[in-house]
Amino acid sequence: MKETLKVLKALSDETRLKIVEFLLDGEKCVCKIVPYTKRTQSTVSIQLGKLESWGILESRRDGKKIFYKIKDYRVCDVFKALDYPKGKKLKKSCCMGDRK
Amino acid sequence: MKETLKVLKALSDETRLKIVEFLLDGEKCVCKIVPYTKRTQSTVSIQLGKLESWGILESRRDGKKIFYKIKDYRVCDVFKALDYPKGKKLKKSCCMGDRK
DNA sequence: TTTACATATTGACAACTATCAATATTTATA
DNA sequence: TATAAATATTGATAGTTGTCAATATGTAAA
Repeated sequence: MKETLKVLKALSDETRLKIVEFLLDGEKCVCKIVPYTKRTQSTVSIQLGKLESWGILESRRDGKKIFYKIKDYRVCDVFKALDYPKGKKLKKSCCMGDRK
Repeated sequence: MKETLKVLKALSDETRLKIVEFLLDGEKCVCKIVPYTKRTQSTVSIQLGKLESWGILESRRDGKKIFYKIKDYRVCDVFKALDYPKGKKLKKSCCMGDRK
């Protein structure tokens, strides 16, 4: 699949959009992501898996918990382009700082 | 459907992405869009209809021909955010000029 | 008004996708 | 080692979506 299309597809589902938006201000534990999205644990896990396999997110384990964060910063650019979420300031770490 | 999601869904299909990209440098006739996308006329017509109903494109008739152009300039911002198409300069008319 | 052209609509269909409950796996703790 | 906690995987299913051929609609020209 084309690179551009991959990023757009990643954000074109409500659950995934919510997940990525939730991660705009930094790394989060799955146990926090699940209640935020209001989907079942399995559903969220599946979507997290997709986002990671597409290179949008990356994860790390810390004890029993797993943390996800944004890996492909183009999603931040897309959020900014769409001025979403409105008024929410995106952390430097997401949009500028960590970039290679 | 949420506004942000609408724009992202509009661009998350290969045919629609191609159409919008083709229109980045201005209005085009359906008869030009169809061969560019390499899909059947009916398929392109359906996707054009969706894009228009979602407010992404708008159309005008000129004799037997119908011309489509970008209406929601946020799609241009998304393209720019993704640096796509690479190296292609977006026309002022799309990205700046016509904006209200 | 008949014909040809341009585009839209319809109906059918296959492919894909998101979702959930149930179960499996992995890790830490008692 | 047995148990509990956190997350991933599986299997089933319902709903959505993109596609096409065929047909309809609208428009201009002969």
